[in-house]
Amino acid sequence: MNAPVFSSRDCGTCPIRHRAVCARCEQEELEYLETIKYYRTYEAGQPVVWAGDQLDFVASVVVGIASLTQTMEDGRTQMVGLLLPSDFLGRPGRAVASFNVTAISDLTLCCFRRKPFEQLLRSSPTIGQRLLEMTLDELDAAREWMLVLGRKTAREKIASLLAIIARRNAQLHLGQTPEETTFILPLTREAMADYLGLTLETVSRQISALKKEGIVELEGNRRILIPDFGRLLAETGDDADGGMPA
Amino acid sequence: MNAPVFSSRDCGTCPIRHRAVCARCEQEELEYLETIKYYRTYEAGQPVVWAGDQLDFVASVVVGIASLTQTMEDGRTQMVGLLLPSDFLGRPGRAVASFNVTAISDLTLCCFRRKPFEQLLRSSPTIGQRLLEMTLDELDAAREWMLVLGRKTAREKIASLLAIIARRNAQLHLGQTPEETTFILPLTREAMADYLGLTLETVSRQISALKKEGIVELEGNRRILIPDFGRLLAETGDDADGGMPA
DNA sequence: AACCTGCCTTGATCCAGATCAACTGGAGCC
DNA sequence: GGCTCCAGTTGATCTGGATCAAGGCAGGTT
Repeated sequence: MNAPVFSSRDCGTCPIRHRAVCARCEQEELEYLETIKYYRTYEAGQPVVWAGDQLDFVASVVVGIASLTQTMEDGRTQMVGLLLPSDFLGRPGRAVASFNVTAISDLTLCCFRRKPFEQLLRSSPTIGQRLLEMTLDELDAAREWMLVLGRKTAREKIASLLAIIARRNAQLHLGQTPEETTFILPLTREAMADYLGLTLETVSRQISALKKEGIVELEGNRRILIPDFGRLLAETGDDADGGMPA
Repeated sequence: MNAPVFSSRDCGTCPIRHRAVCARCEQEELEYLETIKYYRTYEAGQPVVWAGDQLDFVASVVVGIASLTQTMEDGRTQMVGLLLPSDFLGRPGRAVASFNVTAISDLTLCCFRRKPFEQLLRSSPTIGQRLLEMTLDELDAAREWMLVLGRKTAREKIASLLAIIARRNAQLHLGQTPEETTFILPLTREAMADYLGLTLETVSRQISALKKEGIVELEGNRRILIPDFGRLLAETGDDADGGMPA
């Protein structure tokens, strides 16, 4: 179930369409979705929307990475979510953004105008269900992250972040063995610090330490190679199998 | 909208029923819900379910308080959610619990057997929509809590927790002025520490400090009086209005 | 070339909160 | 009364990560 029943050539990995349903109804919904859909692109660093501002669409990430952040008046900021391709952005039923959304890399969104999307949601249970499932996944992920923020040491935090990114990456480019993985860190040291509740200096020091111990290797300071994924996992503090989707 | 359309006398504050919909369909759904619903009670301290175990029902809290927690092998634990009356427990679409659920006070749940509940969800968009909305609220709350865990000082954490509990309490027992509030702390110092990512000693010290400064008053060590809610809010680090539902 | 500017690293010092430890005070119980 | 639990408080000390400060290095501009 939930396999893409039709080709989704021009909507990238848009999850809204990945569902199994009566072919006729689906065709109708699909055609309707087509009429309310459009694309937006953002350059790296550009804000998508600020907390408290009107957000007149919901969207799914097609390419690129975006961050959800909160900031206190004195400038302390916490990243509360990382949106990778296929992740959903926005909140049906609320027209105002709860968090700052920023394009971390160049970003393409597949957007749906809010009103008609909500209309469709009201008439079709399948889309709502898919959305519910995705939201529940995100909630679980947020809660797992609360353990990272509240109870893990700096080293465990870094290891956890690397493990998550490596895993999400492996899902996209299948075929990498879980043993040896390589990827490009999509985040600056500062962004990592904001995600982990640390300072950028601590992030830098901990990465250096992991490098010195051979748990990670890096060329430049963005390209990461993990020679033995198990050894990295051992540093996260999680028990052997531990889930933790980003 | 979302007002209870019919009396919900014997289901407490069960949110599943609070929705507006065609009266006839609603009646049918309601009758169906009746047939799959039952109650469970737990004593304070009793586990409801452990992470990884089978959970064959979804439920909503009728009376009492429950906690969602995660634990690392070495015993570090983080509370990732607090379930108060009307909150929803369980995950349609997944039969295995992601977190430990424990009754903090004596607890009554209104349960629905999983299979038929999921069946209903598939046929009726309204229940699914209500559930989606609740899940999105929980997700927002979890993300707001990430800021507390990642970036706030011990004092700000305590103040934030007290503010949340006071607010949730005021929602239930309407009529208390926001200025002066009084309530009974439902959590031990240790539970508060687990929620806030602190040690119980630090929690105790910070509460003592707030008491010494007259920001809170306490009789015994559970009953709390907040003489000036604004002064408490000023200690949370949030900007004046700041949301933050529990 | 020389000079930014943005991102990162490394060192020295400091301090908020953890840790270890002793003690208080109320509730239940013989 | 004396006892044993808890749950909470308070004190003394330690330490992981924050803070402050000084470079390093790659890419872009003039």
